[in-house]
Amino acid sequence: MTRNNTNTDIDNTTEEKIKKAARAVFTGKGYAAAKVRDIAAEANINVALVNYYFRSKEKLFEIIMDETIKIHVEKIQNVINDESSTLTTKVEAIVEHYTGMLIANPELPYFFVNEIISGSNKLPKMISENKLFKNSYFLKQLQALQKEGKMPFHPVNILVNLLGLIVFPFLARPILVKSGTLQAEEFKLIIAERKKLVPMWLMQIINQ
Amino acid sequence: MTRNNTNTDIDNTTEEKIKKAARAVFTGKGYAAAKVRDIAAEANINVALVNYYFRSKEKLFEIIMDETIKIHVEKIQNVINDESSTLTTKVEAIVEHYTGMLIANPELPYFFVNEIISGSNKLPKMISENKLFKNSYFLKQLQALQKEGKMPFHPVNILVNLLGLIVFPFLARPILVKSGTLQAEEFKLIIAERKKLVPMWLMQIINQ
DNA sequence: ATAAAATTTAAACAGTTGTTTAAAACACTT
DNA sequence: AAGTGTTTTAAACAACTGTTTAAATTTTAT
Repeated sequence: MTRNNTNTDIDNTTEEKIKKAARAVFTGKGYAAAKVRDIAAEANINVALVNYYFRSKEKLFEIIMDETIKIHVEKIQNVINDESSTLTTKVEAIVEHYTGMLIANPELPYFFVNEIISGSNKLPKMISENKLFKNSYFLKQLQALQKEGKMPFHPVNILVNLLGLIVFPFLARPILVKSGTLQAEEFKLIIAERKKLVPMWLMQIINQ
Repeated sequence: MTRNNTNTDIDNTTEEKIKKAARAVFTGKGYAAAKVRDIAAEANINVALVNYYFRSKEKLFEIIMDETIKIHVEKIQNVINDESSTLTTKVEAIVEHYTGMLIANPELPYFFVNEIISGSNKLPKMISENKLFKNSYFLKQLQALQKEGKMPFHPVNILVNLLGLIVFPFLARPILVKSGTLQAEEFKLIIAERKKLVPMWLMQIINQ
């Protein structure tokens, strides 16, 4: 069905062009507002090819979704289950990786929010299947802190705070910039600063 | 055009029924996925009435948007410009108010995210017109702290952290619950706890 | 009670949407 | 060069979408 292509050379196949375009259009406007003809135009291909290669708009979205989730779930899995690194190191690694990723793809949070709105359960499923947080060494380290009495609250708060401090600025960015609260260049600087600040703040929160 | 109705009695007019339904459907699935017929069904009225009362889907959305933004901008304006309250009191008031508001309307963050995605500039415009943050007494208090050397970073970080810590759990809720990381009842408890925790954490961050 | 105005309705409209079709263009083998 | 399977294309399809229309119904004023 699809052309044979080695992974080494640049994926310039129609299939890959469609996926790339779909990623851009889906993350840019969300599933419902993203039209198949928008994706085709973005990819410079005929509309029918989207269905030829991916059967339906929904299937295409699912594939994009699956791949995006998989990349980020696998990455965080490696970090939070490293038994040789301290809590501080883990937090720093998570902040570093996800901030970098968000700088490269600032619209990604909207993509995930949209997936939540649309009620698709891929992301929760992948998290629960892998017992991502529940079985993590990261959680064990937090629970140890809890026993020492240094953290008088549910460990999930740390997860939520960490991700919130990383992700939220990117969600708020258009508002901050358009409202004149921050200039585009200022925003970049602040995000760069936050790479060091967020881990510091988080360790303060757990009295470390 | 519209029926005369005093503000005192319950707004049971067709106009108000449509607005209520529209609020639910727009926040539930976002602008593009929300169909005029969905709104009409939710309101138990004929489709044509939506256009009869609001001229178009877009105008209806704008009205809902304007009202929603106005309510929350005005509320926060009162809190952050109170010259008689301390920073701690302000933070506590903001957390208390917005957490309460989010408990009552947990889908509201999706509504705002959607407005950002759709590229409408109403929210930024209202913020910049009112110079909400820039002219606030809250900012002056933060800048005073900065001069004392207690806060070695841009004050906007505090705004972002505060809102992020309040809002992000609600954005992540479906994932947390569906993935089995948290049960629905646990989530409620944690949110309640966070009403006290978030102000505490935030004051820790600014070394107060 | 009657006329005028406002509201509601079912139906239709024109444009859009995801998808399918059938033919054309292309690549590859023999 | 002919035959094969694959890829691309333009066109069409049917369902859906926001909106309009014209008639029916209800409300209001006289």
